[in-house]
Amino acid sequence: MVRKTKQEAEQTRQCIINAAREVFVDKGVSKTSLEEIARHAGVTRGAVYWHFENKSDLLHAMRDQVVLPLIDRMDDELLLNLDKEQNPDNDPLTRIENFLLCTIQVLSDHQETRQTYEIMMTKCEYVGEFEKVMQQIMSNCSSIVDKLEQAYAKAMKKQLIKPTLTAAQYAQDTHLFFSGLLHMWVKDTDGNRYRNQAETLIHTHIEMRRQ
Amino acid sequence: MVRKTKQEAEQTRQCIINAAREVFVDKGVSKTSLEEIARHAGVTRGAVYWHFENKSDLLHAMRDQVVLPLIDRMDDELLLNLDKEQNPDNDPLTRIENFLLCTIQVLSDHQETRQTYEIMMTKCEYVGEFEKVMQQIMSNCSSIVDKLEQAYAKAMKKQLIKPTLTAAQYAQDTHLFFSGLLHMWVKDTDGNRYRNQAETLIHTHIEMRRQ
DNA sequence: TTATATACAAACACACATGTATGTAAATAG
DNA sequence: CTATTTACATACATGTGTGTTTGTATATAA
Repeated sequence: MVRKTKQEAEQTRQCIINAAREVFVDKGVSKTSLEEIARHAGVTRGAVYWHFENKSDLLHAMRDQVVLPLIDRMDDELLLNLDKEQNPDNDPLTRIENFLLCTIQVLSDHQETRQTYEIMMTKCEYVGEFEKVMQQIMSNCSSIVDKLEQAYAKAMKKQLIKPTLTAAQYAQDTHLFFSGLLHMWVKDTDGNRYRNQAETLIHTHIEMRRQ
Repeated sequence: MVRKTKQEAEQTRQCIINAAREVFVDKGVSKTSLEEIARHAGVTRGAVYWHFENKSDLLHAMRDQVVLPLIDRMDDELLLNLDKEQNPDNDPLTRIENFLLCTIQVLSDHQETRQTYEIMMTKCEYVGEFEKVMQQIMSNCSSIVDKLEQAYAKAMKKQLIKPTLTAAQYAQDTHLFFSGLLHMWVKDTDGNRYRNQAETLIHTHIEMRRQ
C-alpha cells in the first residue's frame, strides 16, 4: 500500500532473496513456488516479479551474492605479497593450506553461504536457462587452478615439493581434492564424516606434498 | 490393447527407464512430466504408473541400474587377489590407478551410465523423499574409502609410499580427488578441461604418492 | 506544486501435471 | 476350458504454478 523509498525497496529485495534461500534449502528449487517465497518474505508475488524476472533470475542473484565475494577473496589469500621473500613465514604451501582452510571456515561460520552452496550442489537442476551457470563454474575452476599453479610454482622454486612433477599438476590435483571435499562437506549434513575432519584432511593433503 | 507376456512387460519397463533417462538429461527431472516420458517410450502414462509408483520411484530404479553394478565391480578391481604376493605385477598402487581408470572408462564407453551420472549430479534435486539417497551416497563413499585403505595398507607394507602418513589418510585424499574428478568430468560436457585429461590426472595423482 | 515513475498488491487467465478410477483384451493359472 | 489376473490405454477430477495485467498510494523529479 504505502510506497517504499529506494532503501526500503532494496531491503525487501534482499528479504526476498533470504526467504528464497531458506525455502529452497528446505524444499528444493523446483518444488518451491514464488507464492511460497513471497509469503515467507512477508510480501506478495507482485513484489517478487517486480524485483526479479522469474525464479531463475532470483536464483542467479542468490548465487552471485556468495560466489562473487569468494572470487575476490581468492587473490588476497593465495597470491597477495607472495613475492615478498623477506618474510620467512611466507610459505607458499601454507598459503595454499590457509586458503582452503578459510574457504571451509566461511562455510562453517556463514549460514547464508552454506545454504547457498547446499542449494547449488544438491537442490537445483542445471538445465535450460540455468545450464550456462555450469560454464561459469568451469571458468571459475580454471581461474582457481591458475592461481594455485602460481603458488605451487613458488613452492617449486623454494624446493618445498618434488621437482619431478609440474606446478600445474600439483595445482590440478589440489583443485580436484578440494572440489571433492566441498561436495562431501556440503552433503555431510550430520557432520560426522567430513565436516568435523575437514581441517585435518586439508592439512594432510598439503603435508603429503612436502618432500 | 494386446496384453503383453511377462518378458514383453519387462521390456517396456526397461524402455520406460531408457526414455526417462534421455528426457531427464535433456530437461531435468522436475521439468519432465510422466506424460513426456511415456510418449518418448511409445506408451501412455498408464504403463508408467503400472511399473512405477511415481517419478521418484522411477528415478530410484534408474539410479540402481548403474550404482549397484559399480559397487560389485569395486571389490574385483581393487581387492581381488591383492594378497597373492607371488605376482610381482600386483602393485597395489597400480591396482588403485586401474580402478579409477576403469571407472572413468565406463563413463566414457557407456552412454547410459554417463547420462545417469549427469542426471544424478546436475539434473535432479535431493529433497523430500529423494533426500535419503544422499545417505546412500555417503555410505557408498565410506565403503570406497575402506577398500582404498586396504589397498594403501598393502602399498605401505611394500614401502611404496611414505610411512609418515597413514593408509587411511592416503585413502581419504584419493577418494576426495576422485569425487572431484567425477564431478568435473561429468560437468565438462565440452571435454576440453577434464574429460580428455582424466587418465593423465589419475596417473599423476598416483605418481605423486610413490616415494 | 504538479507530473511522473516507483514499488508493490490484487486480480485474471491459462496451461499443465498429477493421481486415480475405469475399461479391456490377452496371458496365465487351475 | 473357464476364471482370474496382468499389462496396459483411456478418461476423469483436481490442484497448483506461472506470467501478465491492472490498480494505487506515495516517493521523487522537475
